[in-house]
Formats: sequence, C-alpha cells, structure tokens
Amino acid sequence: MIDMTIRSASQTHEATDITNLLKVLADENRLKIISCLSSGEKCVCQLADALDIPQNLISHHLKVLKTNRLVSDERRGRWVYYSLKDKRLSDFVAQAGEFCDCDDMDCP
Amino acid sequence: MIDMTIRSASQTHEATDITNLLKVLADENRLKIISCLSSGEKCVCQLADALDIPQNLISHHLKVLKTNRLVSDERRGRWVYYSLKDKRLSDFVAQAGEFCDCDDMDCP
DNA sequence: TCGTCATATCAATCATGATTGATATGTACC
DNA sequence: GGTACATATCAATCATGATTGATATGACGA
Repeated sequence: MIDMTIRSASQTHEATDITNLLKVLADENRLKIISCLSSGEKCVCQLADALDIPQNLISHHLKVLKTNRLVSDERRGRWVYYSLKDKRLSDFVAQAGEFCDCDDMDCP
Repeated sequence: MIDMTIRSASQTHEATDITNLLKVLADENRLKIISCLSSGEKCVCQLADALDIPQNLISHHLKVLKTNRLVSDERRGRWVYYSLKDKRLSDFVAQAGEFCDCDDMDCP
C-alpha cells in the first residue's frame, strides 16, 4: 500500500486527520462562526444574533469546533466567550477561495 | 444581516462557495486522489491500483473533483488521464495539517 | 465485426451529520 | 428561596452523500 502521509512545512499528518479537520470546516454555519470570531471573542448570544441562527444550533456547532480544538471558551458570569485558538484559521479558510470555481483562464 | 463575504488576497467569496469547496475536499478518498495526483497525471486504473479503491468509486470521486474544477482530464486511447488543475491544491491541503489536534502548547 | 480492456453511469443501500423543539443546567439578582 | 437570563443537552427528524454491484459506453486490436 501507498504511504498516505501528507507533508506540510513543519509536520506530517495522516490523510484521515486532515479529512476530519476539513469535515469540521465544511459547514456553512461553522464557517460563519469562524469568520465572526476572527474579529475577536464573542459569546453565544452575540453569535446567534449576528448570524441569525438559533442559540442551540450555535451551541452545537461551537461544541464541534471546541472538540476539534479550533476554538476555546471562557465563562464570565452568565456568558461564555468563544475565540479562535489560532487566528490563522480564518486566513486559511479565506485561502480556500483561491480554488473556487472560475479562478482559472479556461473557464467558460 | 451580516456580510458573510470572505476575503482572500485577491478575491472575495461567499461563505457558501468556500463551504462547497471544503465539502469536496473533506473526503478521505478524494484527498488520497489529490495527493496521488500531486506527483503528476494518472489514469483511473493507476489511481485505483495505487490507492486500492474500486474503479467505479475512483471514477465517481474524479467526477466530483472535475465538476468542481479541481482536476482536468484528457483521454489518450483507452485511458483517461487526470491531473490537478492547480498544483497549489496539494499544498493547501497539507497546510490544513497545521490546524489538526495537538498543534498547540496547551494540549494535554 | 467480435472480444477485451478502460472508464462511466445507474439504482440501491447505507452511514453520517445538520437541524429542530423541548428541556436541563448554571449564573445572577431580587 | 424564586425568577430571569445564558447556555448546553437530548431525542427525533431530515437531508446528504459515500459506497456497492451491475451494467453501459467507448476504444483498440484481431
């Protein structure tokens, strides 16, 4: 069998790890949350308001992001504030745009 | 409502476009195919052999990649050769590794 | 034309995960 | 204590898409 390790500058990762990360990112609501958090920490109700998404759904997606160590949380009083663990994450997501449809010349 | 446009160096994209691209990438078999194609064009049977994945499944995933303009194909005789439209795609995928679990200090 | 190889398509199954509504937990203030 | 607010969890539904097996298409050589 073939070696399915994927190499980046500093590390090697199994394809399954990367697949899993991409699955986490491949959700519109989670991308919106990440985009929203890129300007700084927000509590759940701020995200729910800003994105017009029900509170329980925001909470669910934040849990997915937290489980996968993409965001961290901190309770202050009644509020729980979430923030990106790595600010570069939103840049990474934006980079994906480079590969979206019609980036190339032979596009009809 | 909030502006959900995501900005990269050269362009802006809707969150839904990027979500779609990430969904396409978020499949282990497709990542393996991309990784395999990063070393140069391959025909379907080469991919099926190298990755130990049934031919029809390879064909299906290649269609998804092609529909999303990530690969191009060229028939030569009985064989159809596929290649990455943008070689940077495999680098992009590798970059995702940076955000996988345990990249940060406060990891248990 | 016939047989074979390479690839694509189709229908059916199967698994996964997003969303929803209801409810529980936890915090603050009276 | 009791109430109100912020958040999390749970069960149920729903949609999507990966995989499989069978078969079709298309190209080549005899």
